[in-house]
Amino acid sequence: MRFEPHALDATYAALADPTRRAILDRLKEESSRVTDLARPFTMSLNAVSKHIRVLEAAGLVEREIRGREHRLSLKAEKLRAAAEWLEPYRAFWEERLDRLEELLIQRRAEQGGSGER
Amino acid sequence: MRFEPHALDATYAALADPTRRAILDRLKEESSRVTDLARPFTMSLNAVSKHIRVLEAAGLVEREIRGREHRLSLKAEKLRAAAEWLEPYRAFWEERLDRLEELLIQRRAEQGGSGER
DNA sequence: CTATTATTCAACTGTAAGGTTGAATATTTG
DNA sequence: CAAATATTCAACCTTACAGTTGAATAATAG
Repeated sequence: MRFEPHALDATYAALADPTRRAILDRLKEESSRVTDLARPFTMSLNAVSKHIRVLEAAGLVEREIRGREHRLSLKAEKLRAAAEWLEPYRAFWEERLDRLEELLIQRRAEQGGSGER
Repeated sequence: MRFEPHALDATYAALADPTRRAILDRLKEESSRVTDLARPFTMSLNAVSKHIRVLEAAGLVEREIRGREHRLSLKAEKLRAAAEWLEPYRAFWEERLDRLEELLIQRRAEQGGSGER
């Protein structure tokens, strides 16, 4: 029995690289050509082209070829799935914040009601 | 100038593996020992131990050593950061859903008239 | 003390990831 | 058509990753 690789694998793996996150950040503002996406980076155009292919394979971007230019645009569904996977953990980190708040209230009480900062 | 690797790199990389996600899912329910975490998997205990170390290095779990047992528990702050990074994209995928709804409404309307296109 | 249990360490393997350079393929421009 | 532009393909390198097996360490139980 072999497992089909879960889509989340590819999504999170794609997000694990800062270059690719930066590309997504940019595509969130406007769809762009490969060259324009590559411009901010010090690495070669080829390297960026590879990053884009990773994003494409993960289904996070869409490519529209117009003559010699490839216009990339964001495709956010997979990001939604990634965010939804994290959702059940929210209670967990919010619980922590609640405890932190409790602690702060307790400290304020301990200060004995004189000045605050 | 060298860049410090962003914490999100480690977080998303850790989440990119189904075994590690399953471990987190379990730790979300209850903190557990290494052996118990390993039980559901077909891979060796050693392999699971390595996965746990990856999660630990990413700051997603915490280890408390009690005698020979290591008790692992979830540490969700980094997950919050991961979820927050995704947040600005929410508008994007919700916009898509809105468009989909528009399309559905439009189709329903068309069903009354004759064929288009 | 010895045996068992819980866990890691170390060494090795295969494969994929991120980067490079150089050439190839299309398309647009002069 | 020739030159410039946009992009990928191919080969290569280095490093990291997921997994294995076998031994080491440490704590508990009999």
